[in-house]
Amino acid sequence: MAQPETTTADAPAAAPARDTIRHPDAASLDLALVMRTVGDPLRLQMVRTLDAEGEILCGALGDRLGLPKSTGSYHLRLLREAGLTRTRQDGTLRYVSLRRADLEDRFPGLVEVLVADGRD
Amino acid sequence: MAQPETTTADAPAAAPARDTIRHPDAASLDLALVMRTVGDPLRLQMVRTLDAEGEILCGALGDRLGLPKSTGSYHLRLLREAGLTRTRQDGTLRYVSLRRADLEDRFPGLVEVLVADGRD
DNA sequence: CTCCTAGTTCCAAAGATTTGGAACCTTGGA
DNA sequence: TCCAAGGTTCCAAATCTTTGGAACTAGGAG
Repeated sequence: MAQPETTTADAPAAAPARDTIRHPDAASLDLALVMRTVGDPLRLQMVRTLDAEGEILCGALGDRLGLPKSTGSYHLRLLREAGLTRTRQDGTLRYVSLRRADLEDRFPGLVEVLVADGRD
Repeated sequence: MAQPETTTADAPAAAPARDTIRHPDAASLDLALVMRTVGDPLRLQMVRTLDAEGEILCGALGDRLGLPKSTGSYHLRLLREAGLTRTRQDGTLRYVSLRRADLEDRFPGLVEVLVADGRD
């Protein structure tokens, strides 16, 4: 009963990918988890900012909400682990963006619901 | 700037409505709260059952999921308070149903998202 | 090599949710 | 009147989440 060696969503088989940022793949996204994750006003705001601005520097998102670094990093991790965002590393920087296409594919209409409200 | 005397969601002005079941009105529904509320697998399942079956006896919903009475009642209360369901009293019985029209009005597309997944 | 910056992880305290038994309330019948 | 059924509320234990300071890591510049 050790680690399985499937490529389910975790644990790549051959190439352990040293310090690659982990993202669940689109097919394995869980609706309840996604809902729970955006069901926090802070994170919902993050999603909306990402929708409005596109890819943005990780730190900028936390700064804009006045969060300490570690708190921003924590929420961004939850968003990433739920599959809502993608984080890309570029040198010493990290950029986040909404996984719009994957979300649309898996839960059609969801992003529009998240982002439409408040646009009145 | 006190409470306006509209039917905001709480504290009716004149008639305190003795033991009426309280429901937030459609306009005051909060997306983050709605999301947080359905972001629990049990409650998501309840919403889906309500979608599929229409109005149903409160107890039946909990029974079907094997929950003790108090636990079922608790989750049903959260769903009601978030504005997802309506509870109607009929004699000694209570029936729950999805607030489909209100939800569609306030968050168009949301119910479809909740209910579509799993239908594959 | 060393420093700076952007970010993460660690950790413990604080807070919020969830669970289920027990007591309680209400209505409709017998 | 008294009882049973359907539900709610109370409450405390268990669990999960959130917060933020501090320590740490990796790259790039000088």
